[in-house]
Amino acid sequence: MPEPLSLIDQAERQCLARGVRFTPIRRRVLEMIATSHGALKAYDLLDQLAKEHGAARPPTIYRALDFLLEQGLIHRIESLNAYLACHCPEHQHGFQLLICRGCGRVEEMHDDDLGTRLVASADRHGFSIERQTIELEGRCQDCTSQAAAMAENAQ
Amino acid sequence: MPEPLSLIDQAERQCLARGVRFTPIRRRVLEMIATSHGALKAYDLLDQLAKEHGAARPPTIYRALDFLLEQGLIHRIESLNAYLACHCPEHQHGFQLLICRGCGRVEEMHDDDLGTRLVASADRHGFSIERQTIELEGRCQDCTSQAAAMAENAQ
DNA sequence: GTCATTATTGTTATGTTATATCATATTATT
DNA sequence: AATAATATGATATAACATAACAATAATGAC
Repeated sequence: MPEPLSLIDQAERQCLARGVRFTPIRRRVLEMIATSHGALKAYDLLDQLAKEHGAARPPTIYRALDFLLEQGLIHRIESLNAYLACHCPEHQHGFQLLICRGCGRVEEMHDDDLGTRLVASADRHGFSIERQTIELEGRCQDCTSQAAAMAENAQ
Repeated sequence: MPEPLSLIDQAERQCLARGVRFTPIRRRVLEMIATSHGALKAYDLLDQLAKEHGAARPPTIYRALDFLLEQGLIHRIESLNAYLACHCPEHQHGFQLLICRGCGRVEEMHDDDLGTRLVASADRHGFSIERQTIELEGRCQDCTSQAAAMAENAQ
């Protein structure tokens, strides 16, 4: 699994370039989120971190999360109260999250045209968009095929 | 303000048609949400309801909210932990919420084509959407013009 | 290098949002 | 009226998040 490592390296370089500090706590929290398959909740992160770092308390985690969110290194999933690593933090525009109800995995989608249309559509209502939250719950390919196979066997 | 009344009547008819009970608590909670300008939070509703109905506790409100959500009479705003009346509960497809950072008002938008595109886009990722949460934060027309006027005066 | 400044982390407490569980009451069905 | 199903009352607690102030560590000015 080499990707999480490069994600951390990328985060480090980005923080250096911006003159912000990628401290051990911030790094460790990002690592935890990046190596998780699905999204992680704040208190799950806290439990994990507390094993390595006894002083960890809720503010410890929420400060790290706030930092990572500000730097665009993670996203918050509003409908789950959970956090997800961003695999393309240089990408500045909107994104869409695909949340699987079967396996709990969350994928980041980038349909740029969609964002553009959304802006145009809102504009017709006299509304100017500053932030988009688009969360799509459903079934990923694996979970859809699995459900289909189970239905077949049940016959 | 005749609209909230008709909204309640509509809700009542809909519940009757579906054989579900539009009880006094459920009705009152929907009224509160419908007559509010912006979105309301669960504990604000609880405070209001408790003034009229001393027995109201958190489960009282959350049960009413769950019922109203199931019936499609209200929407939950994930990014605000708040609730909003739906002015077209018969409308079954997806919707988009326009959340103004200036005045706090929330408007429901229906760009059906957008929902269709989203489904197609997700499909290309092998993902089938069952629920869309689309929340757009920004400025409504009034708040945009107001900000522009203030900038003008400041010169 | 020292000092002052700023940013980060530690610590305690508390605020906010939401649910579990079991008892009671109301409504619908027979 | 008895029964079953639904809704509400009541208590407790779980889950999510922040306020406030103290202590420590990193940075920049000198």
